[in-house]
Amino acid sequence: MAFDKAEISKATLNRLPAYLRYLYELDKKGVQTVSSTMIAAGLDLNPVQVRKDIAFVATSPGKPKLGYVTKELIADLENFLGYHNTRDAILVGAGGLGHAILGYDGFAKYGLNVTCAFDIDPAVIGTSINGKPVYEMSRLPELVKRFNIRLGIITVPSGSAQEVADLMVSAGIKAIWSFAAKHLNLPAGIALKHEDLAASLALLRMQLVSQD
Amino acid sequence: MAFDKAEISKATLNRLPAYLRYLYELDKKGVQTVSSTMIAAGLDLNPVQVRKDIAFVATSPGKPKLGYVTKELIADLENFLGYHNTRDAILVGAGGLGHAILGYDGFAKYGLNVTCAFDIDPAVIGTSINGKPVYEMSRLPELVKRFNIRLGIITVPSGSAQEVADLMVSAGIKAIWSFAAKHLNLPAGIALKHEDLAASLALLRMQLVSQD
DNA sequence: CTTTAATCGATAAAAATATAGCGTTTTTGG
DNA sequence: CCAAAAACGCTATATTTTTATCGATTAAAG
Repeated sequence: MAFDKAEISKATLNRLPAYLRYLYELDKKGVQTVSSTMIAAGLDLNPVQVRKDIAFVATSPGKPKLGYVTKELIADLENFLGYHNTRDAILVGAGGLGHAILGYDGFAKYGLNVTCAFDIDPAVIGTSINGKPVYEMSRLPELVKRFNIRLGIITVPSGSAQEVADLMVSAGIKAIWSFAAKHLNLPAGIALKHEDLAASLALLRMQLVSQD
Repeated sequence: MAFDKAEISKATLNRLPAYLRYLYELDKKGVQTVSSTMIAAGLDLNPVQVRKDIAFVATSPGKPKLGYVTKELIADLENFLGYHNTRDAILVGAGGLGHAILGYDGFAKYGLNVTCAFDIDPAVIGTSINGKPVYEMSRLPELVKRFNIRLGIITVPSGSAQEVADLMVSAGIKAIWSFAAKHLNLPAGIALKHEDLAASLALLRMQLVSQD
């Protein structure tokens, strides 16, 4: 049993966190109600688009001339995005990026709790990063099962990414967030989000070049 | 004077780096020619889409029954994405993530050279991270101008992101790659790529939840 | 040398996404 | 109390992006 009154669009889902962040700002300033027009102006978007997006998550309708009640809309968004029911996750690859993620406590706000990490480097195995223990790879299946963890973060070099992903899946992980520059081949039913920094860079450079 | 025979799509541009990575793998294995069908199968995409994307960048057409010459296609892609003409960049915010980026030499492959970093923390100012000096913020305008740098990376907390962006723009930066969880308000003509990890997470969680 | 199977390239259809127009509701201000 | 302005929500239209179709081409096999 789920929500979907009609199926939410991927593009919409990508914008919701931005709305939420903007609403936090307004709320902090004491703004009581907020209109789609205001949000659109603040985030350089089309007001109609904002309204349509909000229609998916809002429990009470907006009022003409006023807009939505800021705190209510915040609650609806947080609710919809699941920021309240925390999910545990594990991370594999305690290198530079992995280290940074483990050290960042901000994900807790988004309902993500990285419980521990795994690596093959003896130098880091057994240590703790920001209070999160680093185990050796072989213990991954055991711990994932014991704590019923469904989300895995991959921050290993691209050469080992597929191998790590396979291990995660066989251990019972259902969603993978990968920062490795490598396409992962996963069985159906496993959710994947690939953070492709090379692609981001390409996009930026393209815009830059076209200015010359 | 530019390329655009018809204007390249953003979605296409996002896929090109993935093609390139896949081609590297094939080339390493000694595969001489590669078909769009093969690429599509390897990356879980539609063959027609791959062919259309390739049509934008390939200098010589593919041959029926064979496909494209692997090395040629690699060269075309690298060329198109500008991996050869390196661009210098600066980074602001030498915290966890900033540290990770400075420590990662892989961006050189993509034609990105992070020359130095800036921060407000006296503890890191004056130090070097992976051979890249960390200066105090006040020196940013001077150095950006002196070395004619056009790309800036933001890895500061969201509270200071706008301020940093403004400083960058006034110094002459033309493209910003931001990892801060904050919408940036920039003048027209400044390219921006926002890495929204919260949005990524939201997408993943959504898929995860819908499995329950 | 002919047949065969596979691919390309171009065009057309479909799906997803964004924008626009119109009527309705509600506050604001005379 | 009433008119004007602002903003919502709905429906419809444009735009972008993806997928499908079809004939032409060509390397490889017999």
